[in-house]
Amino acid sequence: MAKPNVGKVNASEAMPQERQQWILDRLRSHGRVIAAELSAEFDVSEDSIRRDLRELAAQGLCKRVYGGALPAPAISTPLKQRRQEHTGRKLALARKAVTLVRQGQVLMIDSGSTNAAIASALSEHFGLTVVTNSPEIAQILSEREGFEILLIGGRINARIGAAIGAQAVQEIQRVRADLCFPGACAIDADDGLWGFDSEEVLLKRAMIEASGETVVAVTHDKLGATAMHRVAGIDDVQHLVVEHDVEQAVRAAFAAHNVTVHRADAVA
Amino acid sequence: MAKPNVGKVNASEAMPQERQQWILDRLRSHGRVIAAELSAEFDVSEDSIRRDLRELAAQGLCKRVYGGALPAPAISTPLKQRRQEHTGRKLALARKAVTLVRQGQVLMIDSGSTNAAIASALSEHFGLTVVTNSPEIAQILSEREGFEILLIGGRINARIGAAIGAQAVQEIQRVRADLCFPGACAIDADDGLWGFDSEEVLLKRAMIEASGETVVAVTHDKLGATAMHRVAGIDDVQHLVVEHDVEQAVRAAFAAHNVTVHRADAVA
DNA sequence: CGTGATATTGCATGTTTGTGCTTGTTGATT
DNA sequence: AATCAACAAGCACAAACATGCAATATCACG
Repeated sequence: MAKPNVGKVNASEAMPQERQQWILDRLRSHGRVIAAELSAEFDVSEDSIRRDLRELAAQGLCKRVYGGALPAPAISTPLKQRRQEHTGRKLALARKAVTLVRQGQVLMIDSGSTNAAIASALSEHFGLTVVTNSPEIAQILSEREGFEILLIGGRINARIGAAIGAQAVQEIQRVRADLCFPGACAIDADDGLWGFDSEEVLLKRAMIEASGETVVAVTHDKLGATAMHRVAGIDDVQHLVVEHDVEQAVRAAFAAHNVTVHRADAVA
Repeated sequence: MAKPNVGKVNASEAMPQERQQWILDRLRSHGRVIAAELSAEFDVSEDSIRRDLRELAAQGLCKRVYGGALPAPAISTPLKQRRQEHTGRKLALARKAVTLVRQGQVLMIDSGSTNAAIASALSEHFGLTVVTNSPEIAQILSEREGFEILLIGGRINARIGAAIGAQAVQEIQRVRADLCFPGACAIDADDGLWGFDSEEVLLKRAMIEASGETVVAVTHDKLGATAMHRVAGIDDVQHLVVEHDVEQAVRAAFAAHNVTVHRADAVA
């Protein structure tokens, strides 16, 4: 039987609780679930899916809508919640970015709000290892389960809110990662990746060099711009994740440099 | 239980204890177990498997579901609970603790909710340097101005939510601090300071050894108790900060060991 | 060597849980 | 208003389950 669901454990024979966990996970990474899709994915009737959604909704873990469900509406802890609450566009960007992640990979995640959104959207069931210099990202992931976290230490730069500098670079050079998510201050199809701070740039470069592939996820304001310090050439970037409304010409320019361009979904 | 004939561990002829260990391993590696599969694998009836799962679940080592079992859900809200407790008694404790801090000092702050409260209560105007293994504390301080932060990296322990282990210990040994705030699981006037986790204890010890003076701030439930692993003797503790309603006899016991005892103010 | 206590297992028993199906009902869309 | 998809509630069936019981094995101790 041809299995359409790639990269996932045999979802077709999962127990109800496990199924519900998967649904919650999909809710986190995709922002919504559709009953019919889940039904096909798990190979159970839509009734069972609806029962699952009903239970989850009863526990306040999701919000049922006609056709499926949405993530539970966040209500409490204004201060802390605001930090994890990312705007629609950034959230869509993150959700597209996490589709590049495969099971069991080691991820190198730089600091920055976009990357914090990506970390929040990561699936718990992939057995991921995350190497990060950002206390914020480390904290986000350590409050969830299923992540192996390696925190990069060193002097915390006040503006960036993460460890940069010699010690952090050294620690990064001691590890290997599959995928790298360097925060980008600016990226240009011809001139590559740029940063504002000289030490920050050294760290990003170390991250990229310690990783197999590099994924750059940026909001539109960083496209086609440059900054003061160069991080890497465009050849070092394999994937670019952009917002849905980025012009075709811009996407083509990156594609011409062998960068796979991924467009996020339009925001609701 | 001494079992004479334990030559080769064959799945088909395993004692219940062995079998349960096997099940736990599979749970860890596969993320789930199915009763029918285990039954076939060990060549016992599903009833026996169910009995095993029942016992394991009773010990909190797994979560039974219809058809098999899933890994035990780690206690999901230790951090969120503790974060809310920043009000009231813990806040008063923290306010008293920070009165021991002098301008320009280097502080070594361990992870833990009490220490997070202490970090929150630190003055911005003292030109302090804070060394911490806690992403949470690093983040609290990096969102404010006037702090020099040195983040201790390493593998993040999920239960503690901070870096412990060899790498963290090594990094700590490379710095010197004036004041150390080790998180305490238990403290006793005669037996000293105690922790729950062996690796955690090594880190606390390294912190204390790297610091001039040690301040232990504890809520009343940790006084006069001991835990599994010893961190340090009471001689290594110079200051103890306790809540306002701790009995005179307890305070005197610590004072007799040359520990300066500080009482927090009564909560409003 | 025998015997009773304990432990473990498989089986038979009713019970519970999950599932798909059917029947109406509600909701969204034209 | 009309139409169809999604939904809730109830039903029936099968699989998984708890419980009690008997058979067997193991071990301690007389």
